[in-house]
Amino acid sequence: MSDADVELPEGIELAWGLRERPGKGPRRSLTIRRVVAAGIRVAEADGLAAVSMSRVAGELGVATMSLYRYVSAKSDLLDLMADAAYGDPPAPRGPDEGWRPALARWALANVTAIHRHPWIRQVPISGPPLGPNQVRWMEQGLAALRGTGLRGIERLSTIMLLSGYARNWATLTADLDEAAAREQIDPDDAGARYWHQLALLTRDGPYPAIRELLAESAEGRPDEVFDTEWQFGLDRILDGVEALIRGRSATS
Amino acid sequence: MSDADVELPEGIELAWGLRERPGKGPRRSLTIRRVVAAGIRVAEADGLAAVSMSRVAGELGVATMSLYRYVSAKSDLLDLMADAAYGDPPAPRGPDEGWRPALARWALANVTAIHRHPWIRQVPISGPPLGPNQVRWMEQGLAALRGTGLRGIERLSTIMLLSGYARNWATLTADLDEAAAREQIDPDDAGARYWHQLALLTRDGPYPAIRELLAESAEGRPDEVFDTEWQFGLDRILDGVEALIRGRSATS
DNA sequence: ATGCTCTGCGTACGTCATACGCTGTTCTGC
DNA sequence: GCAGAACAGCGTATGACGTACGCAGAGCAT
Repeated sequence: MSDADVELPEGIELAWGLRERPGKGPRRSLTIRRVVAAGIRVAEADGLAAVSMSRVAGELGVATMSLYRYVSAKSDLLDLMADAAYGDPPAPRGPDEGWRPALARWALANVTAIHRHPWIRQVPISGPPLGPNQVRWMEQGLAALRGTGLRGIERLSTIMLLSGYARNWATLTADLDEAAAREQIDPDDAGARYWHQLALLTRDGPYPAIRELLAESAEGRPDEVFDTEWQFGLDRILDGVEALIRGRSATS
Repeated sequence: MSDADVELPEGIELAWGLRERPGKGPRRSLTIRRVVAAGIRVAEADGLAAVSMSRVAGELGVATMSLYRYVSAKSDLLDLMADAAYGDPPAPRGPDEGWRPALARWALANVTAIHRHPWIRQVPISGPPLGPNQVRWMEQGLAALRGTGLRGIERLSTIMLLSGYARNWATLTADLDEAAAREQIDPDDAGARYWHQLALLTRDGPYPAIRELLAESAEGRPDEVFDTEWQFGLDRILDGVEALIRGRSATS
């Protein structure tokens, strides 16, 4: 398969600026970047549901249909918005930094990016990462694992595992926070309310393991659960990776 | 906070059958279960995008607005559909089964459930798990970790970590398969095409780690990547959990 | 019988994505 | 300079969608 056979999705070519403007017709009054920025502005202000083509067009002072000269469909716009909102990846692994703290920083940066633009989690993922910023994030993640003895595929799987975990965790906490804000209760109580709801549903019935869990966590402060949970999952993953790396260097 | 203060979302009460029918008016011609089953039938046949209120109503031979006597909004219906589609959790941990194979079975069952109903991944998650089947799955997952010395919160975090990983992986593979089917190419080539696309985009530019990865995986068979990736991530997580459990039992 | 409550549902409204085609602008080739 | 092609902006129109509202009739309590 030669390079010429490889076709890139239209949205991806747009994002990378690989579309040539033939310079034939009238000058364009907008740029893709401005359209995407307007979409992000709307999402930031009123949520992803408010991002309609007409609303974005209004933000730019153009007619709705004009946007379709820059984007082939709304889903394209959403993909471009999500990629742009991720922004710059975290700083690359420093010369004296181990792979583990570097990966921890990278994973936390994933969470921060989603929390900074909570609407990102509602953008349906359209496939494997190909956007410019997603690729840059991937590069930094892979670079953190250089020199560990891991095979290429294993390095990739590791950062996919971490970014997936970060996305899940960021989504869960953002959902809880939004539900709390919507019902005007303290964000710290949102987790506690979940425990109460779960306890109510499992009071009768075949749920011994859940009841055991609830009884146990009732002794402690359940509100601190979601603070330490991130670190717990992260440590488990990194411990597993570390075990593999150590096993590799021992046998080689 | 007493139990009376705890309010359940309407959709959750519906799913658990906690709504009392006062028996005053005319007999109902439908049940929530039948409405949900009709929605699932539509999703199974033509995808989640085809699930409109009018389409589901047509499937049942009733008018569109009749559905709103059983469901307060479309999002409620989607939540109920997703919960129902998960179905029964896997068999509980057997008496001679270790926590690790039991958890591996549980995680794989998550993947299978999503692959069996691929539209599940497009249903927006509306909060922490409270649906009847989700709670039953949680129960089985927690039960697999009994007697490991892990704290309650840690058991919960572990199964959240695993279910999140399973969902991510199932989503990624299902996306690739659907893209392949849409463009009439062999599913095995879908992964290979991604590598080519990535190589094309990173040929020039500051992507040394990605190029290193591509060069390395070009030697092997890149199509086997996605087969082994699931096992890799799963093993990393379980290794990390095992390290914690071993450390616990050593110090106690 | 009478009145109340709940069911099914017809109608209507506002919103949305986007297909189509027209008008006017700009560049290319002569 | 000029003809013609290619392209930009966008007005109009279409069909689908979620769902608010209110009405007619069914079944129960009195």
